[in-house]
Amino acid sequence: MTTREMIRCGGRSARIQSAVHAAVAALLREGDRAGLTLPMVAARAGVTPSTLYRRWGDLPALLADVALQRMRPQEPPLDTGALRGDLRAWAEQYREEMGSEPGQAMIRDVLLAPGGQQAQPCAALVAAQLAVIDARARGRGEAGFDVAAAMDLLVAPIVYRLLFAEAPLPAGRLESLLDRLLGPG
Amino acid sequence: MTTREMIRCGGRSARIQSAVHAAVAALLREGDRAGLTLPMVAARAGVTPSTLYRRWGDLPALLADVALQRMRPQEPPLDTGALRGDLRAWAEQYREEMGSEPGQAMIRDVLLAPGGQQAQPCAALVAAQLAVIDARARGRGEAGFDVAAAMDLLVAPIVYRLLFAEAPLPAGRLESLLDRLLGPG
DNA sequence: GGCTTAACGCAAAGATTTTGCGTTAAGACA
DNA sequence: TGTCTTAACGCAAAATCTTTGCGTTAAGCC
Repeated sequence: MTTREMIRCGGRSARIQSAVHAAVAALLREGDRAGLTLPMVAARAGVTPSTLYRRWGDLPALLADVALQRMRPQEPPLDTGALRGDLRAWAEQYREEMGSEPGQAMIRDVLLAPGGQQAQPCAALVAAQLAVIDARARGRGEAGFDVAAAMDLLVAPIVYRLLFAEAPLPAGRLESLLDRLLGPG
Repeated sequence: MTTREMIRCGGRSARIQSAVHAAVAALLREGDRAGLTLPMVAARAGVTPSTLYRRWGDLPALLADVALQRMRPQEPPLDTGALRGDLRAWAEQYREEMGSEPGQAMIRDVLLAPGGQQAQPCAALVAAQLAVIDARARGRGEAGFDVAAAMDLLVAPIVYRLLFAEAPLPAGRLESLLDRLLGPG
């Protein structure tokens, strides 16, 4: 009788997954994104290419998986004592991280996944961080804010500029976006 | 002596370019983006694959080129008689066009170009349309608006949602973004 | 320990991408 | 119009990547 939950997630599979992730990270550090191929990753990880093709299907899909892992925040947003400061600090850090060379590559890799299906979880990570900031503000007795509005007014301009413009969002404009979201002051 | 301007842009080259563009458009209409390959395009266009590899370098680069062509607006923005109406009409149409299945594919293709180097011209097309609306408003004696601010407050949320969220920007939120850009009223 | 089977390795087959070389024709100039 | 130069193309071989079938390993469950 077939037992349920027949997806294997430990032992050899887990070992291979972390080896592959490490191999991708190492190869990306050494530059030459353009010439990166799936057989290269396989060789570096000590695995057959066919294994990677079967598990991830594609090089873009693999890169998107790795990128999403690396985008997962390690720490909760910095606590500056007040909502506006928290949001400003978070936005500046996010812009800086994503504006860096590896950061831009991560965003692009996430979007490149077949069907773009890693993009939604990527936005969810951001929204979760904003929700933490909002909850903390309300815990202080502050007014809080609408996370969806913040996605439109803060995150969207930052990311759009990274993807489509030559220069990242200037600090001054970030401040005026904060005004529009929270009201001046 | 080598003469300057040795880039050929007419005759056979132009003929091949339009044949290839037409072939890509036809194959995209017939679905199966995922299985689309460069040799397929070459066969449809009646050209050798090596020609395409030499001219475009890549399938993503070719798709990005085609997508950018198709994003070029055919008509100036609709004239509703007032700035706010012009902006609302343009934004709704843009959201609709880019939210459609082929529209989403076009945006993704533009971003997928090696180095993402087609994204900047893509944003420039949008900015040009907004500049037309602004100039027309000023010609009427209206106040006009800052195109860069409109990119941050209108275009960025629309595109960000298309790329990262499950649902496009709701009409109600678009109206509130217009409020934030032009002031309520 | 034994059973089931998901996941892997290997290698052959198939498809794509690259590359060298001869040929065609676009653009410049007389 | 004719000639010259050379960018761009076609062809085909070579290199590389991707898929697929099949035997083997080991994870998860009793």
